[in-house]
Amino acid sequence: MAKKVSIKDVAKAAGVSTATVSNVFSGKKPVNDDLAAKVRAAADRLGYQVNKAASLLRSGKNSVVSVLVPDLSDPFFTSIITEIEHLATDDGYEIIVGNSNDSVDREAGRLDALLAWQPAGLIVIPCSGKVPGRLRTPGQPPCVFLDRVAEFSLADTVTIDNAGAGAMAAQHLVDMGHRQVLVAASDLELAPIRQRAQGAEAAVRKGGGSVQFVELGSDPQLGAEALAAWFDTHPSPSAIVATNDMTTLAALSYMASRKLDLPGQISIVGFDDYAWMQARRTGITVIKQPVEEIASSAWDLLKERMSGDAADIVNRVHDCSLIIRDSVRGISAPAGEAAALGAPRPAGGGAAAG
Amino acid sequence: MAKKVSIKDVAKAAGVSTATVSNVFSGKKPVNDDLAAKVRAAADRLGYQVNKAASLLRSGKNSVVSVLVPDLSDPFFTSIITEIEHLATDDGYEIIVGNSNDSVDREAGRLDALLAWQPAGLIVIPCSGKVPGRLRTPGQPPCVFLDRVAEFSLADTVTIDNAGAGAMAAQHLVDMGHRQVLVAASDLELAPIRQRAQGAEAAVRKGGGSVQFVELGSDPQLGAEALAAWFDTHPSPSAIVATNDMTTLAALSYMASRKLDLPGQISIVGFDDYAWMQARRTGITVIKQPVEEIASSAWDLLKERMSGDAADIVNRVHDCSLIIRDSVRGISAPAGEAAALGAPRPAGGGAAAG
DNA sequence: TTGTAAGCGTTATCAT
DNA sequence: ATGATAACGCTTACAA
Repeated sequence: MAKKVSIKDVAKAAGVSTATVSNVFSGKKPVNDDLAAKVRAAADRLGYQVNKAASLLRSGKNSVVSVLVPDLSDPFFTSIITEIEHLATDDGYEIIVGNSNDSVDREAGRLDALLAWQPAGLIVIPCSGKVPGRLRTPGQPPCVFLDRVAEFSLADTVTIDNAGAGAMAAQHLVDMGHRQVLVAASDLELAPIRQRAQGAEAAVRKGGGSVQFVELGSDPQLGAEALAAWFDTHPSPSAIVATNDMTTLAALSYMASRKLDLPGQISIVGFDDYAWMQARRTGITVIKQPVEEIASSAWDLLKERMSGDAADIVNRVHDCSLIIRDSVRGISAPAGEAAALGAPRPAGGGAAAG
Repeated sequence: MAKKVSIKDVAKAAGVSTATVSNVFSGKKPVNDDLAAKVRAAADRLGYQVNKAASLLRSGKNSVVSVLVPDLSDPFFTSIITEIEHLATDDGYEIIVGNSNDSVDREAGRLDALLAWQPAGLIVIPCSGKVPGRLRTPGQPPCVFLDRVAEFSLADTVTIDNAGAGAMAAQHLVDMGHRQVLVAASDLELAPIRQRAQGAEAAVRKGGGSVQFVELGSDPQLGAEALAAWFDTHPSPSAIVATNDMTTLAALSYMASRKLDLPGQISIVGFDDYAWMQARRTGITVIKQPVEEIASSAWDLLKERMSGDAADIVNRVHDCSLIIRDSVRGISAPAGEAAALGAPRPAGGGAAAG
C-alpha cells in the first residue's frame, strides 16, 4: 500500500512551505510562477491529490451541495437532478444525492447523513408538507425547497403554478368539447397534486362539465391496475387529466392493456414532457413543467444564499405550458349528460374530493 | 450565527470525555448505558451532529461512494444510479454522483473532484474505452467499471453479453421473416454498441439477410433527424434493431414524425425496457438489460473490495432477455431481394461497418 | 512573496 | 469502561 502523499510531501519535494503549496492549488494568494511550476511538477510526480476532508475541516468551506428527492425512479426528479448537477459542476461544486423514498422517517435519516458533511447548501424536494425538524434548527446550511412545498416562509422555494397547470389542462379539454373528465392523481395529500386537481376541477366546472377523481399512487404499473379497477366500476369519462408523469404513464398503460383507442375512446392530457411522449403515432398532449428553469432558479437562489445573501425569503413560481399533440379528440356536441356523473367518491387507491 | 457544536461541547455538557462521546456515536467501544443516555440527551439538547469531514480525516474511513456516469439524461444511467443509491443507503453509505458528459477531459476532471473526497469506493461507467490515468495510479480506492468497458484486467467489471444481446434481437427478426435489417447504433466506437451491432449482423447474415448500419448519436431528437436523412437516401429495411435506449427513442421518434405504421411498415426491436415502452397500443419488443442485477453485482463486488478483499479481478457478465410485444411484424415470404441492400456505407452521423 | 505554526473536530492509542 | 492527548492534512493569521 503506497503511503498517502500529503501537502507536506509536496512541499518538501518542491523545497517550499506547505502554505505555498496550498496557495498554488487554491489560488488564494499569488505565488511566484517559477515556484508554482516547481510545486505542480512535484505534485504530479508524487501523484498528490488534495484532501477535501482536511480542507473542509480547516476552512469550513465545502464544495458539495446535497440534493434530496423523494423518488429516484421518477424521471421528473432525476431530470431535476441532472440539471442541478450540470449547473453545480460548472460552478465548481459536487453534488451528493439522497433518496427519501417517499418516507418521512427515511427523509429525516438521509438528511442527517447529508448534513453530517456540512454541505455548502441543500436542495430538497420534501416528500410531504412537513419540513424535517432538523432543518428548522439554526446554523444549518442554506436550503431551497422545490416542488412539494407546503410551507413557504421557512426558506426559499421554487414551485410551479399548480392550480394554473391543472386548469390549463382541463380548459383545453373543455375547449375541445369534453364535459366528463377524470382527474388521475397520484396522491391528493400532496399539495401540488391537490392543487393541480383543484385547478382542473374548477376549469371543468366552469365549462359546465363534471369531474371525478381517482388516486393511483406513484407506481405506473400499480396505477394502471387501479385505474382499470376504477373504470370497471364507474361510467367512463371522455377524457383524463393526469397530474404528474407517473399517472400519465399509468393512464396510458391502462389504455394499452385494454387496447383502448387514444384519443378515439378516451382523450388524455399528460403531465410533464419527456422524449417518449412524442415518439409515438399519437403524440401526447401535455402540460410541460419548465424543468430547466426550475433547476436553474433553485441553483441561482442557492448560490445567492451560499455567498452570504441574507435577503428576505423568496418564493419563485414558474408557469407551465400546454403542448398540444394528438391525444385529445375534438367533440362537437356535448357527449352524454353531465348529470350521469355524480359527485367524487372513493375509488382505486382511495379517492378524495378537491 | 449559532456556534458550531462539537463533540467537546457535548462531552462537557454530559460530564464525560470526548472519547466517550465518540464511542457512543460510533459504537466502536462499549459505553455504560447510563452514560450513553446522558450523552445522547446532551447531544440532542445542543443539536449536535457529527462532522464527517473530521471523522474521515482522522479515521481515513469514508462512508461515501462515488458514481461517475457519462450522461445523466440517459435513463439507463439514472436507473443504474437509482439502484446503487438504494443498495448503498441500506449499507450505510452516501453516494456522490458525477457526470462526465461523454467527454474524456471532463471525465478526468470529475474524477479528480470525486477522488479528492477519498471515497470508500468508486463505480464508474467510463465514457470511452480509455481508463482515466488517475485510476491506474496505486493507492486509489477500489473501483468497479460498468457497461462501457474495454479493459477487463484493471479492475472488477460488470457488463452484459453485448454480442449475445444484439444477436438475440436480430434472431427474433430473422425468425419473424425479416431479411433486411437496419442496425441503429448510437456510436460504433463504443465497445458495447459495436458488439451489439456485430452480434446483430452475424445473426442476420446467418439467417441469409443483409444488414446496414447507421450512427445516430446520443440525442434522440437529433437521432430521429439523422435517421430521417438516412431513410431518404437508402432503400428501406423491413426492420430496425436499436442498440440502446436512446436509439430506440430516435427510431420511434422518426417513425412518429413520418406517421409510419409500426409494425406495419417497419418493425423494431428496441433496447432497454422502460415503463413507457409498454404504455402504448403497440408495445415495443425489446432486449432488456437486467439493470437491477447489474447494479447489485456492481455493489456486491465493490463491497467485497471495500472490505479489503484482494482476490483476483472478476469480470461479471450478465445476460439480457428478449421481451416480445407488438412491434415486430411477422413476414411469411422473404420481402424483396436482399441484394437490393448493398454493403454498409456512411450515413447519418457517419457510419461504419462491424 | 514566502515561511512558521496553530488549530479545525474527530478517532485511536495509551493510561487508568 | 473511561479519560487524556496526539495526530489526521489542510488553511490561515502572522511573522519575516
